[in-house]
Amino acid sequence: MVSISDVARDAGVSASTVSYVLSGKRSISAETQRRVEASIRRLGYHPHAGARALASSRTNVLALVMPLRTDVHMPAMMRFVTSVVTTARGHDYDVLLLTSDEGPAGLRRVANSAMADAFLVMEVQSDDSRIPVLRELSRPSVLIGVPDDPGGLPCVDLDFAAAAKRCVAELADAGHTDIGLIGSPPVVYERGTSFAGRFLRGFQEATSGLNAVTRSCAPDYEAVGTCLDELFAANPELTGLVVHNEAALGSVLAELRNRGRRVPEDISVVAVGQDTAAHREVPLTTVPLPTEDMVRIAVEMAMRALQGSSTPETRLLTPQVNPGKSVAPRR
Amino acid sequence: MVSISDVARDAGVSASTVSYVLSGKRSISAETQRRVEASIRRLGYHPHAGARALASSRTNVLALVMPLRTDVHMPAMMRFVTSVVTTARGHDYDVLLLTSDEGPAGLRRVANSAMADAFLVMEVQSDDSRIPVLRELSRPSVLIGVPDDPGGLPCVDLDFAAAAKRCVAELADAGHTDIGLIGSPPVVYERGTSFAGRFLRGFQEATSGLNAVTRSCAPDYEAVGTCLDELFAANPELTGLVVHNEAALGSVLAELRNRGRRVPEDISVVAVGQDTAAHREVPLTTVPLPTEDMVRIAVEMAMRALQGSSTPETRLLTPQVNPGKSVAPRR
DNA sequence: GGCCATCGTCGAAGCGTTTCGACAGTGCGA
DNA sequence: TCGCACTGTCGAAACGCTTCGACGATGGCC
Repeated sequence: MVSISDVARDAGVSASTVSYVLSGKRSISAETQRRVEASIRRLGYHPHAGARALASSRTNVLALVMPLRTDVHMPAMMRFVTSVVTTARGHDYDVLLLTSDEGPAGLRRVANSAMADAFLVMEVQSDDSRIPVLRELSRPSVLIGVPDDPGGLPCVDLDFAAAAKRCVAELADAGHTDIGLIGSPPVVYERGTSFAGRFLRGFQEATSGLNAVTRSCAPDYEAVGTCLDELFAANPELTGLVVHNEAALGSVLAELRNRGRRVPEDISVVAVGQDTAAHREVPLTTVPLPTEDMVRIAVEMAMRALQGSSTPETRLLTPQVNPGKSVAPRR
Repeated sequence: MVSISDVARDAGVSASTVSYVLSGKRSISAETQRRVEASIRRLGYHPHAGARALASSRTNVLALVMPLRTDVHMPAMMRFVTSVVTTARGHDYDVLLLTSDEGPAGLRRVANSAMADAFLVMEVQSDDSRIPVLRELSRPSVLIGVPDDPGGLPCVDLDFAAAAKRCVAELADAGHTDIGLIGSPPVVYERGTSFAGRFLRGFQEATSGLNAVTRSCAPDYEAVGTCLDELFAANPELTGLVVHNEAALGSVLAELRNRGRRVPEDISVVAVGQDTAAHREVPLTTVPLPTEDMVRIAVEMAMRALQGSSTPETRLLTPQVNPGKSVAPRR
């Protein structure tokens, strides 16, 4: 293994000089800088992460905490994970992946053994048991999702209430007055995943002058069928549908077709989340989850917290509409 | 931060004794052991990972390398990732997540800066550009997937040729002689992802006495429809279908239904991969991808390689059939 | 009863960095 | 011309752990 002193010897300087070239924390003459950098490249030097962590108490590692439950939508999850990795790399950070099934002890272990500088927590629930643990850790953490009580921890999320309003507006603007919501699976509401509730409340507010009907819905085919039947039974005049359930979306569209309801001729649809099947017959009008933005902001928050300068804040991103062809004027 | 010398002082022993208690590399009296462990618990001591890595040149970190491409099936991917994390924890290892988009430099960086002890590589392609890099690294790596030339690197994968034969056998045993294959998307074959080719060859061998027809198929709704139409056009007598395309599976079933073909009355279906929608009308007969087993074996291979004692081998797991109700005897 | 192994513990060296204080050399203003 | 503030570099001291050799104490064996 090639060490900093190998580089120093090769470049004819001291080890500390090499260190300063690398960190830029002291001024270095252009000539020395050039020589050192040449040596580094020639020898293929990479600083020993452990030694660096020991001396500087910085690991340049971000710990990413995955959800407690596995009933979340995997593709959405995966988008977050990869996005975190690439974003972190942009800040010269690597990512350590933790699952929540080691519990509080796992967080404490990683924090106290100095394996990571900060924590990013995904799929935060309304009353998330990880929050008290995170707060007592000696390292900063950022929540992706908003709990009932952030307790001084910074949060990022889509403004789901506003997202619901955007969805409804999209339909209302096209003249629809009878609007249904296919929401998250019952289990998601039960465990109190905050975004589901926030979306629902936003939907209810936005539809106050309209004829709205809402249903929670499991992602499986059968449940989707029942759910649609119930919606249309509750309001046979339904011409607008908001789907806030990425996992069920495919089945919803298939079942609408099965029931002879064409999109958008018979029923207009707005979905929340990425439209994964890019080449549907009808491109969907969606309010996408701004994964990249959320992650970018979360990582930046973590970086700022690590520089000491940060007041924890809750940032709710303004939803955007991705226009498709699945909303038509009411006939 | 509480260090080993704090523990030592608290327990009235030397730091090295604490270290030996932790590692078990020298014998320790029961009494000392007890006292040290009590101190560790009381002080909440966690060894500093960096210091440990520096002194022992062991990080207890496994680097998990994610695919170059993002067109792989996300839920399957995610199963691997979470499985790797929990399995690694069982060996007292943590997981550092790398994407391949940093390229060879990323692998070298992590290896040379001693951030991880070994590499696990997912979604290995037939001619994977990462293989030469991995081979020249000073740390062991294990491939999940089998390239054309493993070049001395250990590999784990499902025996996809055998899996294809099991699928065909499942249908043939029920009397079906006209069998279709819905394979991976064209792009997967083009880039030479080895499992797709191996499955296809296995399918062709297994159907040598039968009337077989095969189609590659993109996962979107439209492509699935066309694909089905082509299959039935090629052989109107088709009564058996093998689906080796997790992403398309949902659409395939929906489109069969749309076309009035009932499963299994009109057409028997065997799928490769997890049946994610647990409560389908008809539980599917599947040959699941043994994610857990593959990961377990891969991690064990890595552990063995780290202990120095290992001859690289390619392990192909024998496929199992998960019986459902989607295969019926031919009428 | 003396000798040799073995057991349990300790002190010290070393792992590869960062960072702090020191210190020559340079250039500037007074 | 002297003094001072920089600039660029260096040496040494940490950082917290593992591991090696050493060493007193025990116990078994002849």
